[in-house]
Amino acid sequence: MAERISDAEHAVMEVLWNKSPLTANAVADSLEGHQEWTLATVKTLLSRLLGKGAVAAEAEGRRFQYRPVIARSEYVTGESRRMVDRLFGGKLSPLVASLAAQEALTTEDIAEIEALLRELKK
Amino acid sequence: MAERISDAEHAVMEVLWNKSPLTANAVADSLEGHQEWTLATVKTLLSRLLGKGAVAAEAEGRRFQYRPVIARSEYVTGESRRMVDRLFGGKLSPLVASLAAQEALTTEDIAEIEALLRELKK
DNA sequence: GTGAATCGATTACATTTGTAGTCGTAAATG
DNA sequence: CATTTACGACTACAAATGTAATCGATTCAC
Repeated sequence: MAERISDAEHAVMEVLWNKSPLTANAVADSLEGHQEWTLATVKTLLSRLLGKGAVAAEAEGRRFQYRPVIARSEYVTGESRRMVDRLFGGKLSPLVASLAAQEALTTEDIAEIEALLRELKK
Repeated sequence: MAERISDAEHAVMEVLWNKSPLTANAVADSLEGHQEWTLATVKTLLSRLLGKGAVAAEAEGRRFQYRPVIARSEYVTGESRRMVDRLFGGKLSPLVASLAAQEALTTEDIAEIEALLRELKK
């Protein structure tokens, strides 16, 4: 289980997380502007996601309505865990430090995170 | 440039970031216990990293001494940036929230991050 | 109802990745 | 010096990935 979702597949998942169920066509349409893929490509990606058990399809007449099986939060959690483990030995503070070093943190970000942490301490 | 470094290649980079320059053999030895790769595999990975410009090799007699060209901080920055962009729309606070939700944050982590943020505000 | 449009399924194919074996040569060893 | 050994270079090959075309069946529009 938990087959890895590739980058291209992930883009499709984002569409379905945003709104579902959708037909292959609707998915392709929703991708317009972000990814320039032909309908054929989108269909391939949906098939692969089906094979990986990341989406499910229910027949509606002759076509399918696709919906995500795994939750976005689940995916995101797994991926971020993986990355933090790989790059920062599982510790979050070096990540924060790294992003801070590249000035990726606005004053607002800092405030938000502080608020979050205050909540956590309760 | 900035060719993507694969997972397996990354493991080799970690060795070189830890200590360099090293011969292919020394790299393979350093991997013992973490990754069970044959020497041949390590050599392949080093070649690919050479091709990608991620490491450089200087001949020492008939063999090579490999050293990283890109800094670990640079790599880590790029990767974390990529991930935060992809998964959290570039914002760090949702990442913190996500990790917090899976209880990946110890009290100590929280304290460390708070200290970091205090520093940043100055 | 017959041709056109539309589906999912199947097939295609280059590139990247994981994992390694082989080969020609140079160096070390006896 | 002859032989074993140790290198890097080249080759191998399956799986995953990115990107798509084609095909057989069905349904929709005339």
